[in-house]
Amino acid sequence: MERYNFKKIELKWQKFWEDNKSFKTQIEKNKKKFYCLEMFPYPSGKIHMGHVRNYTIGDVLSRYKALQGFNVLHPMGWDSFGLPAENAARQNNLSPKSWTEKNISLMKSQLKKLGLSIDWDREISTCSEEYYKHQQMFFLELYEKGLVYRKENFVNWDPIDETVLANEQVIDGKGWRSGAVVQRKKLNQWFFNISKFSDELLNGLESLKKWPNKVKVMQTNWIGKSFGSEIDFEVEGNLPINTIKCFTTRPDTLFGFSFLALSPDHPISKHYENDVKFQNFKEECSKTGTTEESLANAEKIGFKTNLMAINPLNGNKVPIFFANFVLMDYGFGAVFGCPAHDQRDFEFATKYKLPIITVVRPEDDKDFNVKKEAYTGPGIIINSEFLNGLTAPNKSILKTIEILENKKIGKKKINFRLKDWGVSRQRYWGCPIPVAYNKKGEVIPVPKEHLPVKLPQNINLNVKGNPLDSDEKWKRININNEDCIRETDTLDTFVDSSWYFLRFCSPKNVEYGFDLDEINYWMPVDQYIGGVEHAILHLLYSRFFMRSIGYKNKNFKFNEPFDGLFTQGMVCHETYQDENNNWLSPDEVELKNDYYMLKNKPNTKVKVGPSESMSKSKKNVIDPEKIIDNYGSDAARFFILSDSPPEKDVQWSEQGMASSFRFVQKFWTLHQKIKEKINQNLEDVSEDLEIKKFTNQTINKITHNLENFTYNVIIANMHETYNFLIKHLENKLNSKDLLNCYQKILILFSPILPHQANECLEDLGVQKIDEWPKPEAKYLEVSKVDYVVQINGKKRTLITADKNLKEKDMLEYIRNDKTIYKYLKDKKIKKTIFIPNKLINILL
RNA sequence: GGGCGAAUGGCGGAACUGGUAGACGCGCACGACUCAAAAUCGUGUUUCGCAAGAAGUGAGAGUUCGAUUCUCUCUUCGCCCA
Repeated sequence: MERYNFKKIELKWQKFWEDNKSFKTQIEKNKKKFYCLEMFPYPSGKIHMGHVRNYTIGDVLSRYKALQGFNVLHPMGWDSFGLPAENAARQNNLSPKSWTEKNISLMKSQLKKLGLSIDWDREISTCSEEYYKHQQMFFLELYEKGLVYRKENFVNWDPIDETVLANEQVIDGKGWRSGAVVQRKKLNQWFFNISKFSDELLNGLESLKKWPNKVKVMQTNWIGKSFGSEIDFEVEGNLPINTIKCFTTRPDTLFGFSFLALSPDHPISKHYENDVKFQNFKEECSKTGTTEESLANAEKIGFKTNLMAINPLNGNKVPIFFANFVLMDYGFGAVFGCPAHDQRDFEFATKYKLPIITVVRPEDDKDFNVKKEAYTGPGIIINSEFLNGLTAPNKSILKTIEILENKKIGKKKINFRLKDWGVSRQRYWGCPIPVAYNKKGEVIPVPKEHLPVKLPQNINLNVKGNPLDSDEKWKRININNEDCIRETDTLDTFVDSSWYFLRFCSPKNVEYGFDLDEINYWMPVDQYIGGVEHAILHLLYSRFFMRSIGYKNKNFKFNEPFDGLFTQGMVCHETYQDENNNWLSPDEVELKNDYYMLKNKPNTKVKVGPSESMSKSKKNVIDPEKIIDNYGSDAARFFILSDSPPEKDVQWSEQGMASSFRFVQKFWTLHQKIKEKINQNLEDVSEDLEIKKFTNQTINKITHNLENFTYNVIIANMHETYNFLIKHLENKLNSKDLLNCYQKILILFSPILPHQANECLEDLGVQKIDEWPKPEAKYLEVSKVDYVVQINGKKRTLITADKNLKEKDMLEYIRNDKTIYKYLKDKKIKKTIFIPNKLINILL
């Protein structure tokens, strides 16, 4: 018998799908649609195992939905702007464009080898002029609607990459890519007014029933809605300042007020511009970075002013400081310090020897006094005159706000952590921002008919900072007979991915980014699949972008882009190091007598580290292309789904891969045997109830597991099916029943093993798979049931008996059972618990 | 420090609304084929015990006739936020 030639057969089907445009989709109004989208890849060079997992999961779902009769949109594109292209181009003396295009063509061929059911006619690439032209149009529309603005702002500045970093690109106070200590720098930046939608973005989460809860929790925290009060503090001192405005979530601790802390960038700081000591202090602060995390971890330092703030409730005067832990863009850049009940304030007060007044005590501790750390728990208000005795925090906060409002020195206030989205990037390889500035420095939008603002092609990348800024020729532009200078910043690449799912609905539309009829049919995305690392930003930005397009636009009715979300886990592999702690790739080591050894130095042991997410830096990567070449894409798909539930991390294992390959091989052998049986044409044999029951149960199981994303269990179901069939073939079989059931089984297998299932079906004379099998109720019924028999709650035996047996008959049955008899003799039955068709528990 | 989640054989993991714990796979052991090996196929495999049987889902309690599943406390790990 010939072995399964996966190379030939997989190529054959891939060619068939391509030639026949099997996955080309268009609007069919009489059919229910299903939009299945996986997060599109960055074209970094070649695909990695994470892509294989992501796209296999999506492909299984797409193929299943298509067989269920849905009109499936399953597109693919490229998130192709971004810094790596610029860096690679610099290193290899290429243009970012040609580097990117080369990568795309390689990765596309690799994805095709996976046998994905993608409509490649809809392929898009964000770095193409046809794509970013529309993005520039959106930018101008948002500008007209007042959702885009320009302001000078402090940014996280990466001194090595010479670029601005988003907060999330700063890790431990360092640039995520360069590792340089991040600085604070003031720059003119473009902002999207995402905070305008804070409440909507928060409330919208409730409607997302098919999103993982943890992602919704993360977004909720990120938006960070907090309730509190703003307070105007009167100021005494030698400066012309009357009041300072603060936001606090704990106005009820006002009697614990012992200092007021201002951001070093607070407007008041301008009075200290000539103070050398203050300037030194500010310099020191700028080293801290701007993330909340770095601020929290940094040592608290302050600069004491000679101003005093007056506590509006008791008239006490407290010193005013500038402090490094106060951010200008949260609240009003001013914090009222209550050291007894805020750990940060506590640290600050301890350092500068400020009073620590306890104003909340735990309910059960009457003599409570804050000593070593701040108390932030609930309790009773003390030492606070007219607030004493109130329950903190809920009642006391409301009461305090009421008092402040009556005195007109403060009011109720909702505050959000979510800040506006800074989209300016000082880079070449991104979408140009379509504006310019005239000689007066005014913003002049590029007229829409001049779009796209194209990136210049031959550009010198070997300059510090943004290459566009050095291109004097490109920068100059004349708009309405006025000489202008172009904006040289480009857009954050998160903008590119904030609307690409709309573009897939109308990838070729030249007039506009999408066509309304088409998005009305396809949107929202029914199932979005990708890594959890995008749980906050990409998803939040996309949700914002939908709202901003729909803002003041009655024709656009979508708020939420993604109806269902699935976040898959990572692909992991053991890590290896040699004696000098150099990382080794799995190719360089081999297993010998339970030890990993170096391949080229056979007697050198290798240090085996924990399994971690595959990464180039630790060299623990497996190249998907090699796997596909060695085992075929069906086997690769089978394995990547087999070992763990898709939402959890999966361990790559060579043995597991080999086992999946074996499955494909032995299934082919099984297929030959089945075909032989079918060709025997035994129809006079009685009806094969056993295979019909098994097949129908399997239809139920696999369908259920597809719906629940428990794809690893489907792999187990497929093994079970194989095990059943190989045993069952030993019987004399009814050919008709066998053929019928086996065809259904092949369809069940086809989302996971598309090449092999199609090949086997074709071999049986089936031209086209048309429909997902439905279980027939009559074959799911059983006449006999296994009953569990328990004595005092302990399982003692199993009894196979008629279905729907009555308790009385069951007891009769049991008394005659050998195993149970010895427990029952001489004993009196106190009570029995009988669960029909399941179990009987006898209490003695 | 806060939030969310997880913990099941040597390993990855199954177990629908509380009702047979360990499906399926890996590994391992034994056997068949072979001069031999690889490949392939078969049998077995939670632990202890020759067996009958007993114990057993991170630890401890609770609810229940019955808990991997529900409640509480704790431990460890992961992720997110700080």
